[in-house]
Amino acid sequence: MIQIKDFKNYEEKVIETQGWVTNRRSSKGLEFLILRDGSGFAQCIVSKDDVSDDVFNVASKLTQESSVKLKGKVVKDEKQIGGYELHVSEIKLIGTSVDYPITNKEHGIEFLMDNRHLWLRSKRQWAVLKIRNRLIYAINTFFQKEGFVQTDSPIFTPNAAEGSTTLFSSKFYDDDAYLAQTGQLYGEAMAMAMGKIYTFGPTFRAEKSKTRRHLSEFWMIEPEMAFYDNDMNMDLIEKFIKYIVKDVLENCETQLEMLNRDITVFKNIISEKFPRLTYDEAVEIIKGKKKINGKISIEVLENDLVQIKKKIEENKNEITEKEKIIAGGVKKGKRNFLQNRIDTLKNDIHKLEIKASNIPKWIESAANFEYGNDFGGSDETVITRMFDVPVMVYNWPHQIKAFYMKRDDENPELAKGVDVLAPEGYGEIVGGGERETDLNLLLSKIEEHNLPMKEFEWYLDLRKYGSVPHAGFGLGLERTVAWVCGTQHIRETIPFPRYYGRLRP
RNA sequence: UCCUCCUUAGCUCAGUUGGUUAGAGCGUCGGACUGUUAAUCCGCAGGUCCUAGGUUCAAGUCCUAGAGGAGGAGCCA
Repeated sequence: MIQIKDFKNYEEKVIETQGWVTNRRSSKGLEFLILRDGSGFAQCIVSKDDVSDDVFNVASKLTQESSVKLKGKVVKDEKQIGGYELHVSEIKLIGTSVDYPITNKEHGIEFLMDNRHLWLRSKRQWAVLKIRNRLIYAINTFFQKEGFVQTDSPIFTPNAAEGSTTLFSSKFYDDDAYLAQTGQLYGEAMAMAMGKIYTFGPTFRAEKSKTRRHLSEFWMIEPEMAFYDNDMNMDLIEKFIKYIVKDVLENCETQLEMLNRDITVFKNIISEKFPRLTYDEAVEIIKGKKKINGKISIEVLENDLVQIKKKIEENKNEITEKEKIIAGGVKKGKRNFLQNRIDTLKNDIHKLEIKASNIPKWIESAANFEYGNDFGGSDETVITRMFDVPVMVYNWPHQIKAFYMKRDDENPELAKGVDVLAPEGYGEIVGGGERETDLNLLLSKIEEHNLPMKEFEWYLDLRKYGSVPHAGFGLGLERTVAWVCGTQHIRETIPFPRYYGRLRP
């Protein structure tokens, strides 16, 4: 049995393959079946001249998502997505499929999410999940090559590691327990045992967030390195991100093409050095006081707004023009074509209008940004708009960072944390930093954050018995997949997303 | 938790100032066509206009409440 991805090795050979029919087109003596088998997609042609009447009848009755076993000859055809098609000689129906709900027309997001278990079969989702898989592979390969030990942290935890965010509560026999929001503290313990470690597991945040960047359940990679300071940490982050992006570019060309991802944006990421901004510098950029490549952030946004408004006008004009043509009376095929174009334009206008209405708010919030605050989504967008590679922001006011973040020796108001902001508004993909080693400072921080001291006794032991400088970070897998794939929403990047309002399927 | 918008056929959506029998495309089903790429063309079927209440001679359309959804803010990876 040959998989579609291996067709290239069987040119002009007769082979057997099996899969699902995602679409069927027909003309008088020809049936075009699009077969998928998880390894790829391929067009299979059944010609009346080549097969018995029985086989042709089976082919002409095949419905979307019926499963079949096919025998046929592999033929090269440049027009096809995989470069090859199958000239079928025999068909065996394995399983029928009646009234498959997801058609080849556009669907709304709610309907698709309700049918997520079937939506996963479609091309776009296949491409995204393949890239997710490759990213996971690249992440593991990178850390293994760098000599890291993979050691996982527990999911049931007795306390909040970072205090502020909301946790999912649970029961652990008779004890109250929470689902982990990070494995960070356990990671530190494991780094003291193994040197350099990384965890890779699910994390849970009960934030009632309804944005394209949030999930309630997501996967995080958290490396932790003994004897690392924050500069070494940032070097590692940059090397790491470059490695995984390069790996996906080299191995997922077909998938990126299917997603219409503009891969030129990734070329810089591999070659260019990521800008490293202190929090102070980032604030100056947000407030429009610091020029980047001779440009002021607020002016760039104002210019964006002008461009967007211009684009909206252009789209509106095109719609009016096309509607006139339709009203004038045209053939059905032409009308459908024009109508589709109008629908696309209307959709674009809708998205552009949302953006246009957001930009003035961003400008206002950027201009009024108060030093000492954490960045909001809009502030991140303002910063990343100025660069075409991920941006690192470090040396944050210590008040807005977690209790375990190390204070800067030269300026105790600052904590040695680092956030990495992805380009194109995909937000913070990495958060990390150097960890506090001063036991007394940790004790006062834990009190300050109103955290239960009893639950942190084991953690404080790490500072009592051979404490060393150490650092680490966390990478959000889904945000990274979303950025690499260029998906509109993070919920497409995980097979069965869990977010506020979505528990099934 | 707050703000804005949405809910009409299996799906995606039109539906004018409140006015006759509720509209299209896609999908399904039937038919035509021997190279289609969301194929195309012809035809049939398909409706609790989200729910409850109200205003009115008359409500898909207006008002009130509720439910569900989308986007954004906050919070964060």
